[in-house]
Amino acid sequence: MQKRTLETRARLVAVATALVAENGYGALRTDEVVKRAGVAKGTFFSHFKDKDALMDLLIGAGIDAHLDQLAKAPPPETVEELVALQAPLLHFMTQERYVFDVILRLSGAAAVAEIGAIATTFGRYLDLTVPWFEKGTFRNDISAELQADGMQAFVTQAMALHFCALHEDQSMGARLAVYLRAWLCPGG
Amino acid sequence: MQKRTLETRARLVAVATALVAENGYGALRTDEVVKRAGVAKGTFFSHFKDKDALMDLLIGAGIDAHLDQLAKAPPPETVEELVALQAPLLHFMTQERYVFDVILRLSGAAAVAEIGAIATTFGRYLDLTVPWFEKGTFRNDISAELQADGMQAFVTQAMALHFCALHEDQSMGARLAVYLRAWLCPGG
DNA sequence: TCCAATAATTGACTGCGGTCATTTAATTGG
DNA sequence: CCAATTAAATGACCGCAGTCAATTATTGGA
Repeated sequence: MQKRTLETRARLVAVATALVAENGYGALRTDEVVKRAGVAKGTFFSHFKDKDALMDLLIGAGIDAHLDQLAKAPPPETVEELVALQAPLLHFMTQERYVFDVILRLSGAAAVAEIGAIATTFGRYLDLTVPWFEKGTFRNDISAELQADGMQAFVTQAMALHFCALHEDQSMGARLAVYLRAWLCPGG
Repeated sequence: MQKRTLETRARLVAVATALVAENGYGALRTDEVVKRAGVAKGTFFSHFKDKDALMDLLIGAGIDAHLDQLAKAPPPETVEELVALQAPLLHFMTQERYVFDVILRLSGAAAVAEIGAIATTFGRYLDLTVPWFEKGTFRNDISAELQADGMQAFVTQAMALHFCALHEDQSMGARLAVYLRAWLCPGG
């Protein structure tokens, strides 16, 4: 791989980042990226398989930054702390309908060979939250892995309902709290 | 509304249904629909807001047919029955990656005014499954609505992981069974 | 230093969803 | 039965992602 390659790629990413900062993710156009970066259309697609691959990189980086914060914090002891701790991450992932759609689309790796940034963050989310459940603060009848896995399902559900007009009465955090209480503190 | 309108619309839907039967949902092209239906491109879009609106109709009808089956069956008494009963529906929704993506995208109504067929089926799914939990066969510490809502979250999670290469070891049904046991039979 | 061989870049082109001013057909009232 | 009005249909056109044969730059060996 040539030095030139890295430079071009870095310029594309830098330009894309700037454009996203200006107009948001959904408004990004590959034409505008290549124009500002001073390269041809084809160059973009020799660096990224498709537009989704660039989005995967940008959004994945955003999620990762939020996971860094989660990693720093002490393990939450209550459902309320669990919800509060994850609020910034949920807000980031639902900032735009387009962003949430991309995340859903790319969160599962289609093939082992093509695990992207977002799919990686979903793995990291589990690695990071499993220890929260290993101390036995919540349930003891099921594994910490399953508790974390289920939390992920409810986080996704809460975010999905956030975009649903029929469920606008409740906030995302309040909805998640209800789910997690039922999931992590059954009978209590 | 004129009779002609209904005829044209019916022809578009019939052609689209036939094309889907031939090549699947993801391969459907609006150009081919209008060509076979013998109408102009613009006619398609005066009948459907966009391609998603047609897909909403076609896929929504498919889901509805499966819900009809669920409605006929007696309320399941065990997690195994719960999983077995829903297996055909899950299989339908995951028959193609494209179909699952469309369902996720359209399952939440963006506005109360634009509740489509798929969003309606998601409401119907809840209406239909809530009674399963009202007899107290499963949990009694949380409402039947919440039990049904949670089941929906886990069904979605199980389907999403179905497309994830990292989780191919387990079948969708097996995965769902694990989730539902933990969700509906805590401590048992 | 020069010459293949390889890697990177180019931009005209394609596919496909979606738009809109214009034309054509149906409907209604006199 | 014939305007006048409203509804439906038309197709050339646009935006934007993605392709690929041709071109240009880089590199490693003789």
